Amino acid sequence: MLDIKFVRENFSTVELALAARGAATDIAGLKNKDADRLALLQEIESLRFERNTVSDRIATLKKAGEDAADLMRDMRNVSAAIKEKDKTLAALDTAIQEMLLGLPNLPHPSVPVGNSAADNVEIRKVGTPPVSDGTPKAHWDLGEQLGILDFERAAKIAGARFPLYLGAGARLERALVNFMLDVHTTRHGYKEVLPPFMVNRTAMTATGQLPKFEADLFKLDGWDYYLIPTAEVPVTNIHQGEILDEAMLPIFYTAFTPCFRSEAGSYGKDTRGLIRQHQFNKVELVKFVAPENSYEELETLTANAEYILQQLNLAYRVVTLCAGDLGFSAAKTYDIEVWMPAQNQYREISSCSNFEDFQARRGNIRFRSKGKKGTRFVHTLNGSGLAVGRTVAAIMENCQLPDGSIRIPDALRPFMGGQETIEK
RNA sequence: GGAGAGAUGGCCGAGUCGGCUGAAGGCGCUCGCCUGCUAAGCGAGUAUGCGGGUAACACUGCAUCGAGGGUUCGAAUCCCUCUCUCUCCGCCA
Repeated sequence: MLDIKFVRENFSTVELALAARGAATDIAGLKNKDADRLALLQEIESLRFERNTVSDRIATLKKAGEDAADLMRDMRNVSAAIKEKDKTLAALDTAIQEMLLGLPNLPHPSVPVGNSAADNVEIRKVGTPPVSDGTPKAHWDLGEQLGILDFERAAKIAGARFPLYLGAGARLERALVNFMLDVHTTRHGYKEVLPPFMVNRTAMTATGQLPKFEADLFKLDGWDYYLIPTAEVPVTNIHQGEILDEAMLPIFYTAFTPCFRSEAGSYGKDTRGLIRQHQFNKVELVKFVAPENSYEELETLTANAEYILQQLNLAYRVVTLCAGDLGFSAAKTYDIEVWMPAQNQYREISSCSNFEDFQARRGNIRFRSKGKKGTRFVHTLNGSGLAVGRTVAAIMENCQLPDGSIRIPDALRPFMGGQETIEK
């Protein structure tokens, strides 16, 4: 959420920044409502002042045994007026709040201009894609042949876009989860957390999924529970409504969770394989930091995610999302894209973002510095470290051998009981 | 699922018959004093949000005692609804 005060004082800056994202917004309408609200608020406050003052006098008079009937009658009218105006104020408040909740974050100045993924800027390429003599097989074909993925039976159990891992496939997924969590906790200094997989509306609103993107979420019928689309939601909300001590910052969390996405509107895209599922596993990295450091922290968070790919020996590149491709809540995002041989292209496997104070304001996550008055909003960041299903897919395609078996990356073998290949 | 109890500031904990209670008292914390170590003692300060005001302070208005609504000139205190927590019973991985 944007700071209404900032919008008020930097109207044209905000308008331009939002336009850069291609967001259609009624900033002028917001500005008018805000002005109306402030005027009305001041009116109401002076009425309240009068009532408070006179009520005190009534108390004094009554104690002295004097008559206060006139004052009481006057105040009855004042109270009625306050009540009436309060209704208008509440309506304005709601309208303004709704408008603010619907506005996306402002892109950081370093974010490239552009309208779509085509305008994203590649900033580095790491590793070399494997050279194969034949045509590399897609992971879904490999998975089927090896008997470690079974999308047909998954569809029978649930429906399209659900995975069913079997045998070494299931173990590979689990090994990756353990590997990633171990690296992030022991090498990168994150604290492991295991949060709820369902969250309420307030939590979803804090991180920005709601109110705008309800259609992307699975909701439990009859409950105020949504299945999480990413661990970002429960983990960022750990400190919702809290005032942290600056000495506690930065806070790094890593969490493994399944993620649930409706993928509404993505019909026909990635219909085969593990790339786009209603349910997938992900190890997430989340940071709460002081505003001064958040962009440095974005770099290290991204590096932390990249490290996993380096250890697995998978070729990847990092791109900076352009303003038009930025997610709703993000001020700046790096996507890490892994090389997928069968598709002959890089595919997103991690998205690392700095939200600045956008989520913190929605979730009311603040911190206090010693010696300084007042509080400030923290900056929140998160990134996948990594999407596990997509990592399995990448390993299968990049580490396939001519006979259709898969060579398990060295770093993963300790987590697979020493197993070196997955064969039929 | 059934029965009961509770929700106050960073924490603990008072709030009587509604009226200087933004909130006693204690702890913690900060600053100062004192004390030749540590400890103790003394004094002052110590919530958040939104406005006004200031060069910046100062100062000042309104709101907030789980949330929302009601009664009243006036509500932490009375009434209603909801949420959450705890205890007991039942059930259960």
